[in-house]
Amino acid sequence: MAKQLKNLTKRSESYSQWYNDLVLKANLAEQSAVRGCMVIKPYGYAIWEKIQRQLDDMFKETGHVNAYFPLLIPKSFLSKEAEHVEGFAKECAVVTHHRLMQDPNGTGVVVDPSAKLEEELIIRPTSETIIWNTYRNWITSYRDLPILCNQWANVMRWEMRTRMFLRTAEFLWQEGHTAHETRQEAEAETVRMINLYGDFAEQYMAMPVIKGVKSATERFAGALDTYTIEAMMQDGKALQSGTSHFLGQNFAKAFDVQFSNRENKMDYVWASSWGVSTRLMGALIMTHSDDNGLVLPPKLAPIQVVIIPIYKGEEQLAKVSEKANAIVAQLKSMGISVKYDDSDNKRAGFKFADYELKGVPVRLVIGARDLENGTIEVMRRDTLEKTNLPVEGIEAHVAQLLEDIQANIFQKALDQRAAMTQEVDSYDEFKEKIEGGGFFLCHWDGTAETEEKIKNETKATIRCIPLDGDKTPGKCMVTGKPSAQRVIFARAY
RNA sequence: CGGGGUGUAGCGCAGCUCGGUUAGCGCACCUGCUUUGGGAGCAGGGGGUCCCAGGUUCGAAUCCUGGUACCCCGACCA
Repeated sequence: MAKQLKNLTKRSESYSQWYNDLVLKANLAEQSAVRGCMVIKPYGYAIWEKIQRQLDDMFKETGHVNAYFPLLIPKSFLSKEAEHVEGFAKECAVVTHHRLMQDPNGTGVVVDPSAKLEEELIIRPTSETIIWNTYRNWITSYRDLPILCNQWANVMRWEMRTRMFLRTAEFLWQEGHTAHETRQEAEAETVRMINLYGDFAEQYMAMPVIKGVKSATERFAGALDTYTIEAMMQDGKALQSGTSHFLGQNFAKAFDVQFSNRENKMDYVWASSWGVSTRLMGALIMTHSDDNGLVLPPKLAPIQVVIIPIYKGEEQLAKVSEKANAIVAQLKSMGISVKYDDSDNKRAGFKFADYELKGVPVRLVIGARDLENGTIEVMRRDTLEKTNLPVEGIEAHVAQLLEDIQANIFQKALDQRAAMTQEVDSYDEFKEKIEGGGFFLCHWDGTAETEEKIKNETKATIRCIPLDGDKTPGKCMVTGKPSAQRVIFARAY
């Protein structure tokens, strides 16, 4: 049947072509009619839903609640915070009219000039402004604080160049916006959330990340500090996978959000905001997958186990199905999501390849031969190893295997990152080695000028100043000036 | 917005240099038979304003002019 699926571009040929190919052929997403926008297909969305649900649970556990704010933001809101508008103005879609009319000179419709809006509306690139404009009405006393709100939404940033999941003009995300009584509390929230993202990335996505602080240049527009989790893709490039911002009192001041504090004095509210997006899907794909397709961590796989029957004729199928359905029932009762694919319009070999392409962690194959021998074939997606095991007690083995796969792909990614991470003290050596990709731990004098020079000369940026790890001071690899600690340089997506 | 490239069936492409039967191939799709432990085989079938507009010509997918769309490489970015 679909022989063309076999021709997935190899990772070694072109990493980005492999990625693109994989997204299309694994049925995750496709380009839409609107330039830079993406259609997320059902299988891709099922993975996003797993991510969403898990994160949402973690937000709820840490005391957050969901709410929803409007898609459209009055233009004037955006300009209230000077740095914020500067950061986003270049990439905003603007709504200028509210009505269409029949084209007087021909067929079709045109914008009705008489329906011009008094004030243009911006399609949200992020929601700080409209949310802080709303929070003003919600907060009068310290008793109203903290506010720990999150929203699941879409946002739009009119990017020049896009790549599916990694950078699209419209993307899905969650954005948390919190309001606090004190600076300490807001900062603690900012750190708490970057840690939550880090835990999610490592425990559920099986993707090791480095937590750190962004340099001033890379900071979110309007923030005092931006915390990030940085992951390394298989080609050695960095991917910023989640951010948490300490906003200080900037937005409270811009939107005049004051409250009576415990001493009955007026004070501005302290803020944080944090978000992860469908970019996590790109991260997931790029971290684990191989030349046979997607490799999904069991904790996020929409289908954890697939069972494929091998049979000749209806009679054999009935016997095989009886056994298979018993295993399905048992696995389901253990909370494992399992699909029994007895569709007869696809051949077994096609199914094998197709479920590998889709990243299903464990495949069970059962046929007439197995019924005779009391065996079943088990294949794990991460290593592609096949074993024949007694069908008796297979469920417990599968449950254990899912855990092993989750642990194994994390370890594999961790080893890969370690192999591509090095300390470099000479700028010449850096310039040479950056070509091969990877993370570079280097000393930096802390100035934007040096950062800029390195970026211009090597395309590498400071991914973050790591929170954990070596804090030994040294000398900047470019200028020789003092440096408090090593920072991570890399080329990034 | 700079530099390069491509528009021919649902997808991927050949044909164009040097104009000439009814525009072709692979995959996908439909029908039938045989198959089914790693992406099936055979036979038959359906599907095209050759990106758009204009020009040259007896004749244009092919040559000329203009437009347009998309892709890649930069600048921008979660």
